[in-house]
Formats: sequence, C-alpha cells, structure tokens
Amino acid sequence: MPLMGVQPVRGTRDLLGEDQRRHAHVVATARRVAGLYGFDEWQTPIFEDTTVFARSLGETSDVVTKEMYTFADRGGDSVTLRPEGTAGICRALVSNGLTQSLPQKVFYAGPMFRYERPQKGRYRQFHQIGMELIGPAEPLADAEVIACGHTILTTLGVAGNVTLELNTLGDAASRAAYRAALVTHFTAARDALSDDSRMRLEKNPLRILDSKDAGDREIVAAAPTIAPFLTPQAQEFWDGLRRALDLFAVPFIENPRIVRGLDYYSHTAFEFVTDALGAQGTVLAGGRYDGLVADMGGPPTPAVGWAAGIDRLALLLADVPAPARPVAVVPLGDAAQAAAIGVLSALRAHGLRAEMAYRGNLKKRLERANRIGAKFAVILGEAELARGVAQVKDLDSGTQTDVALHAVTAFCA
RNA sequence: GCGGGCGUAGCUCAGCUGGUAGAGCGCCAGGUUGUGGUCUUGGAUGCCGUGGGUUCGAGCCCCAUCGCUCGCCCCA
Repeated sequence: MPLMGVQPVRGTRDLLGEDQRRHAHVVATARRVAGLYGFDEWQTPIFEDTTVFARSLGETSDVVTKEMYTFADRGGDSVTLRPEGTAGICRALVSNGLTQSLPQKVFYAGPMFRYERPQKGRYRQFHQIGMELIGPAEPLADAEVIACGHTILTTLGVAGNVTLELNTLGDAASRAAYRAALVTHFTAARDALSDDSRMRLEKNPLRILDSKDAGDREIVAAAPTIAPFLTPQAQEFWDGLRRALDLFAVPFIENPRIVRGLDYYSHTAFEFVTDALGAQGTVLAGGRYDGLVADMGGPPTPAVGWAAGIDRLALLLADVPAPARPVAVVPLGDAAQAAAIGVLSALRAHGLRAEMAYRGNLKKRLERANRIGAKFAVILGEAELARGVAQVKDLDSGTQTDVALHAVTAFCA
C-alpha cells in the first residue's frame, strides 16, 4: 500500500490514461462548438481576491460560508481558489475595460475548488467548462446560449440521456412578490417541514422548492408557482425565451421548481439533468445574471451563461476516441539504429505517431510494439540496411513486406 | 457538517465458528542466438489502510483514525 503522504489530497485525483482522454475530449469538443457560435476563450486566474466571490455569490450562500478555499497569502491578503467561473469572468470584463465593447462572448474551461464531501461526480478540485454572453438583454441571447450548450451535449453524444428543464425566476419585482407568497405558504405549514427546510425558510425560501424530502414535496406541490407574480416585462421575456428556443429547435420541459444556487440569477434558470449519475444529476446549468457585472464595480450590464461539470460529462461519455495507432521502429544493431532514427524522424515529420524502444532484442521490441497498439513495425537490421530497405510488418495481419527506406513513410501513412 | 457500506498483490477479488495469506488478470524470465499478438513452463510481488485493545494466537473481534464509496446537504 502507498506510504503515507503519497496519495492525493481528499477530493482530488490524478487524470491519466482514459480518464484524461475523456476529460480532454469534453473540453476540445466544447471549445470547438463554442467557437462555431462565435465565442472566444478566456483564461482568468485560478485564485482571486476573496471579495470577488464573496460579493457575487451571496454572502450567505453555502459556497461562500463554508466551501471556499480561502487563505491569507504571504503579504496578508485574503485570496480564494475560485469556486466557480462566472465571477472571475465578470471581474476580468471590468478590469479590462470591456464593458465599453459589448457584447462579449466568452468560453472558459478549467479547475474549480469547493470544500465539499466528495461523492460520485463531485470532487473538491473539479473541472468546468462554461460560457458567458455579456451585454444583450434580449431573450434571444438566452436561447442561443442554451442552444450552444445543447449542441455541445449532442456532439458529445450524451444528449439522449439528458433533458433540459427550464424555468423563469422573473425580474427583481416578480421575485420579491413570489418570495413573499412562498414565505406565507411555507410558514403556514412550518411544523410539517423538514428541519433543513425550516432553515431554508429563513435563509433562502426558494430552495425549499427543490427539496428531496418526501414530506416537503407534498407541501411544495401545493405551493404557488411564480407565474401569477410575473410582471408584464418578466412575462414578455419568458414568452420570448420559449419562442426562441423553439426556433433553435431545442427541446425542453418547463419545471417551475428549478431554482439557482447562487444569488446572482434572474429571469432564465435552466438545468440539463440526467438520472445516470445518482445524486449529482445536473450536468450543465445556468441562467441570466443581469446584476453581477454591476456588483463587480462595472456599469449595469445584462448577461447570461452556464457552466457544465467536465467530470460528470466525462462519466456520461459512451466511447472516447482512441489515440492514433503508432508505427514502431525496430532496429537491430547499432548501425541499423543510426539509420532507424532517420526513419523515425521522417515518420514524425509526416504527422505519423512513431516510437522506437530504447533497448531490447527483436522479440522484446515486437512485444512492446504490440503492447503500444502499433499498426506497423518497421524492422531494420544489417541485412536490410545493405539492401536499402526495411521490412514493414503489418501487426494485424502478420504479413511482412520489403519496402525501400525512402518509401517507408508513404507505406505506413 | 450528518448517516450507511467498504479498505487483502499493480488491477479485480476470495479468505469458513479467530490458528500467522490465495486466485484470475497484469508483470518478469524461458520454450524460439532476427519475429509480436495465441500456446506452454517457471518466477517475483503483500507493514491484510494506520494506531491501539482483547486473546496463547487477529486479515477475521472491539475502539479510534485516515481513505474510498453511496445517500443527505450543497451544487456543475
């Protein structure tokens, strides 16, 4: 067993082999699709001044109060490992003066950190891709961002396992009225609520709507929805969003119980969910956050975006593209090895993956060629060298052919 | 932060009512001094997660601790 101290920190893990390939495939696919929608990639720092997150996520949210990796650096400043991506993007928008050149269409990918109890699809260092469309206030923007997420899931081949659930949180006025109605409703049933939900009644009554407690669910079923509380403007936005999603041909179901965990959301809230991942069923989620850029010290700026869990998407992928099969160059003897290096370089220069072992006789080297999944072995000994050829062995069929040295690359391509 | 399950070889796991460790796969070497993938012969590998306790004796029982895992919470 490993010595103490050589295992990764709880909630972190090493990504190698197929895990890494799955991960990379998710990121590469999302990056490409986001590009098709006109989004450019940004990279922002992995840690920020603590206020960047404390201010934007809500001072009382669980993420801020008990899940952030916050520490004083050597200069005594309080910094925090980013627990999510949106706050940093908005900070960067303001820092770089880009509130003057809107819209900005941003894609990002990278690690995030939250001190939570690890679980399937949930880690302390986890990885997200995300996109933010900053500037437009039209529901068309929300629809396009959702459509892009949908295209990414489709391209990854996981859309069949996933459904889009959509809701509106209304504007500030709608939500205040709705919140008051919910407090009235749940206070009447206070004694029947779970302990957790009694707590939520104080802190974040909307959260009771997605409680998993069976008793809560009955009370929730009788709770009002936001629809009658929507202001005319909020209603118009909500109608516009659903029309636009139809035009983008993105299927969705309306779920009035969808809520967002972070405080900065308004209007649109959506989740792509699956039942294939146990309790961690949300795979891509987001919404509109018109107040956040202003919270960050910029001018009032509407925005909409989402984030998706790379680790969770990687779990859902059916098959990952395997790396290209290499060509194994197999020299016999020192003189042959000198010539073999030339062949090796030529193969690589032509874009072929090629490897040559560092030691070993013919048998050992062919064993290795087989193990790395090589398609061809290029065998080059004294005898072949004298004739200016190599024997190229097709490792699937076992057939072996004399090929002139200068033609080896073309033969293997 | 709360509750359940589980930690034995590199991996997957077996190990009886306590009697001082096993299989398969993988790995290494040979059968084949210039031919792999099949076959065959042989070999190596373990602080039985860690610390303490009970016992003549603990992989097995008890306590603690760390880790993994599932659920709650939270959230992507």
